[in-house]
Amino acid sequence: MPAKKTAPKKAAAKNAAPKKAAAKNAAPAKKAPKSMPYEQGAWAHVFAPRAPGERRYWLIKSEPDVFSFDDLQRAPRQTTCWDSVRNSSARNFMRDGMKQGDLAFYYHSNAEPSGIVGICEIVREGYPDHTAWDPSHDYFDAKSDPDMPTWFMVDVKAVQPFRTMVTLPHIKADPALAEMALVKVGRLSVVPVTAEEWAHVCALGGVG
DNA sequence: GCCAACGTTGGC
DNA sequence: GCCAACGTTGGC
Repeated sequence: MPAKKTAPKKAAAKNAAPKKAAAKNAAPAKKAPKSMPYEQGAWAHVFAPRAPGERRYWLIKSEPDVFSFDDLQRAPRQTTCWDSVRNSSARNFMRDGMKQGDLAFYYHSNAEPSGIVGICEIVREGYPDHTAWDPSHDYFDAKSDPDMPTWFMVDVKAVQPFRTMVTLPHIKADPALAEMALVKVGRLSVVPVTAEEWAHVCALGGVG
């Protein structure tokens, strides 16, 4: 993570843009498995067509010192745009995977302890992240073309806090959660969650 | 197109 | 502060 004082609101990778694979709302490109492993591999299903009314689940990370779940709850309409994500896999999950009405765990990273602290809802589907075009922004990306945006964000709204935080040590120790993408691919700031994992973690958190 | 160097996340 | 994991860059 970036230094706390200078970081943008949300967890993000600051690395440069991927090539120009990104037609808006397009399905992931057929080739380039190396640069898009998650779409092609184990998590291809999170991009697959949905049954009517199907809801999917996600996890988004933020450093609490930068933008905590409390901050989200205090935001106007308890909503914020999830800007500044600069990692192509995380971007693809937001741009191509998340749909309005999906739910996401809110995870505090670089915290003591780190863990899941609440639930939020995707209230606006992927749209261009304007901070990439703002030269004064920490995460400005000179290569992002407004006519073919490289970076996308969604809007998330706080739904409810956990009664009990579900910590990373607990998640790692719980056999039912051993396959969570959070654990398997630690550094991604946006990852999918299965329906089974969702229900299990909610029960641990004392909600739903 | 290979691959070494480099940068970043984020746990520990 | 260290470092594992892994994406990106750029030389060739």
